[in-house]
Amino acid sequence: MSERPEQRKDPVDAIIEQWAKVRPDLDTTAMEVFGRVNRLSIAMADRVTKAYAAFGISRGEFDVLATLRRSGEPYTLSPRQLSATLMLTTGGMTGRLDKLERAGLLRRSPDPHDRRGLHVTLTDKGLALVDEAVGVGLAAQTEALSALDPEQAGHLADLLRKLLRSTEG
Amino acid sequence: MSERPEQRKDPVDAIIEQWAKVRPDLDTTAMEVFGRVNRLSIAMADRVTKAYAAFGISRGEFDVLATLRRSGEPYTLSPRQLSATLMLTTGGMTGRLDKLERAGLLRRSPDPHDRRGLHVTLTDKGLALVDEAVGVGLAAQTEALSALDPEQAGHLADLLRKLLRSTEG
DNA sequence: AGAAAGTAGCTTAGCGCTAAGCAACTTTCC
DNA sequence: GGAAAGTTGCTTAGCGCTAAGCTACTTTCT
Repeated sequence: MSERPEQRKDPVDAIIEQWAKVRPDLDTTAMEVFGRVNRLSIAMADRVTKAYAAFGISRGEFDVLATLRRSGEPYTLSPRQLSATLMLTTGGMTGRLDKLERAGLLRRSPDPHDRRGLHVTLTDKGLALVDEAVGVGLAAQTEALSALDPEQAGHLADLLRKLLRSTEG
Repeated sequence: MSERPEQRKDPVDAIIEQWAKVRPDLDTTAMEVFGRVNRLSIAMADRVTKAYAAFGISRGEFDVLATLRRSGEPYTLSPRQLSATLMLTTGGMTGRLDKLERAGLLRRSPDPHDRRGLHVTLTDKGLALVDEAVGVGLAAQTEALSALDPEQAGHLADLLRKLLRSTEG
């Protein structure tokens, strides 16, 4: 058994103890991991949302701009590519694009080769905004991660990768 | 430096590499953790949702039943207590209670001491359902966690607890 | 080559959540 | 002791996402 120093309890521990009282037969080990993964995901979503709100955009809208930015010059993708990358239905994408286009952060133009198709391109304003926002969002996450020292953080990332690869694959 | 065996890449690694190409100045370390936390949370929500769907309830509805179950006899709480525990607005709770009451899984009754108040109580049918569903949901999570050996899982749980305590606190 | 079936692409209707609103009790201050 | 301010408790309106629907292109079969 590796050393596992006693830590103070967290809300997940409390839930697990309650289950132990009323259903001592249950094996709640998996909750130790996935209960915390869920709560962390929610808590961080909240923080990052606030970071982007300073730029007048939502988390989902940031994701659209970031995907275009990451794709490199000329910062152009189709709505199809965007919704596939963000694991979103095309309907959800339409709404986001509407709002971002109204804000002048991106531009829709017809695809010259496919009369059905569309091009979505970052405007200069959109490029400038996403380049600044990505730094602020990362800073919020980096600050939260500083609760762990670099070695622990690296170890955590590796364990999560292993779990994720088996879960998504 | 502790040993960190090379692992095959995952989608988060791909995103990080893309950022490195177009914005090499960014420190994306925190994404290694929180990107995966997010994706794991989504992937598992999906699986667990499917597990509960077999019982005709959603994840959120299960949470209501489970909270009542965990509270022990007589399986009664107020809507207020439920929404506080589940970090939900009372509005969201109203809808869930409506549906669960229609399905005969719980019952609303007036609080005898407070004419504003309400009691929410698990029915026999609700108790039986949640007792079965909790096992199935846990099994889905346990199966996913089996990608790690018990020592790794314990270590992961500890790291997550530490991170969560600093994030939520 | 022409037509019919299939596929890809995008905008419009239902659902679930948060935010405002309304009712009942409690407390505090004079 | 009474009234006003505050608190607690719950149902009704806006927002964002997924699921159905419609249009345009493509492919395949005769």
